[in-house]
Amino acid sequence: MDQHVTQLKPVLKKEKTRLLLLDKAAQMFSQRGYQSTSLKDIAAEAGMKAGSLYYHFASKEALMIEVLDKSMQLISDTVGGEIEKLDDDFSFEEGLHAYIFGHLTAILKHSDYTTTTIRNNGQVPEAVHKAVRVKREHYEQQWRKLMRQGKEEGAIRADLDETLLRLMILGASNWSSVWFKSDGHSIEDLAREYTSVFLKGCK
Amino acid sequence: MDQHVTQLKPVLKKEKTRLLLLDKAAQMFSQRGYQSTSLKDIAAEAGMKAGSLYYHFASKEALMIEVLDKSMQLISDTVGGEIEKLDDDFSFEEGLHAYIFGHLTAILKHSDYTTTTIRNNGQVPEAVHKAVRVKREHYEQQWRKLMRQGKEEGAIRADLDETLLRLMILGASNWSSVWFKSDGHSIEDLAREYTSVFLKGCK
DNA sequence: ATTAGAATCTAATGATGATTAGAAAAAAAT
DNA sequence: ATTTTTTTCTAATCATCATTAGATTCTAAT
Repeated sequence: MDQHVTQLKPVLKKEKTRLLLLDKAAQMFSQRGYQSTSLKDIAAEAGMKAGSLYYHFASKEALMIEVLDKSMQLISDTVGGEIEKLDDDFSFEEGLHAYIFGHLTAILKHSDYTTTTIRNNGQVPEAVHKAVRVKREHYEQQWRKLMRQGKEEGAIRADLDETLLRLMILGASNWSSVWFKSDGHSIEDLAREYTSVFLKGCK
Repeated sequence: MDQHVTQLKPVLKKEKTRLLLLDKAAQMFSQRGYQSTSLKDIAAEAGMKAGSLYYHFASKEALMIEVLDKSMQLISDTVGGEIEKLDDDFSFEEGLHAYIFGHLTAILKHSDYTTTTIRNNGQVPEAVHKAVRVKREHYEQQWRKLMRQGKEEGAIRADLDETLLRLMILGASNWSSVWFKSDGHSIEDLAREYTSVFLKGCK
């Protein structure tokens, strides 16, 4: 009823541990996978005991769902942010670069979260999949739109399957989370090279 | 000492169950991941009890090692087979198509094995990784050679990082195991499109 | 200081799972 | 038919783990 002023600080504190737990969970899920990660491990990383997790999350499954959900949100937001920087009437070339740069940025900057998404595709309870599907499909839809634009502009040749092209680009991008080391290429470099290869090939 | 004639049949029978177990293990590892798959599950699929597995394999880890080893062998052999079909002095273009076609064929035809490799990157005991590294590195070396050829022929432009290109191609190819349905594109189609995009871009 | 609520801990429960030793059954050899 | 060898099963061990209930500590407001 009257939780206006009173709850300001406590809520903040609670939210902080939630976030910490979420981060640690993402980190461990991405490194070892869903099943190999125990709640004890996650709790320990956050400086607490396994049982205490249940004050913040209803179950291991619920924890995973939040990690995956946040992961999709991060990717979606990052790409969205790049698109907004463009003119309203951006070309396919510009759009493609923005999408690739945004996707790579999200994948590589928040790799704990995003790698969790990529790695744990099959090893997660059905309920988890279901819970994340909407966001995933929405993001896919954005990419489809970009491909349609490319086709209409003639930037993608007519006989090239745009679904295939999209999956190639996403595959190449996602794979970067497997090998990327922050001491090598910059994300900007990566995005530029990827975009140019997909636009013009390796020649 | 004298096991010439006598062991012919028994060895064959034993080998058969070993292979069956290996297949079932690959299937389940690829679908649910290493940790989520119990020996009980694998044994049940092969019509036996968990304990009996130990007559054929020393441990769950050993089983996984064999699956991953076979997976790398399959990919390596399939690509090797495609290369042998070419003239000795094949061009980069021809080589690239053969590599991509071979890789995709292996990935998609033996997806139980190969998906296991791709999916379980992080979630497997260190010992397993170590055991498979040699074969993996050897295969990578083949790809590196092809890229070098491309550079020398001038088929890959000088300012394009050949490591990056290789990783893009492998990423795009590996990702196909996530979405490929045998009722859509043929593997031949896929390989042709992939090759053409990497050579000439989407335009 | 006292107290209500928030946050964490302890200790138990019930499952599941890899692994093993020895019994049993199946197949092959004598 | 009997013995050997191969293969599978049974039953137990030991470990780990998600989850829970109740006790405990911590925090912040009175």
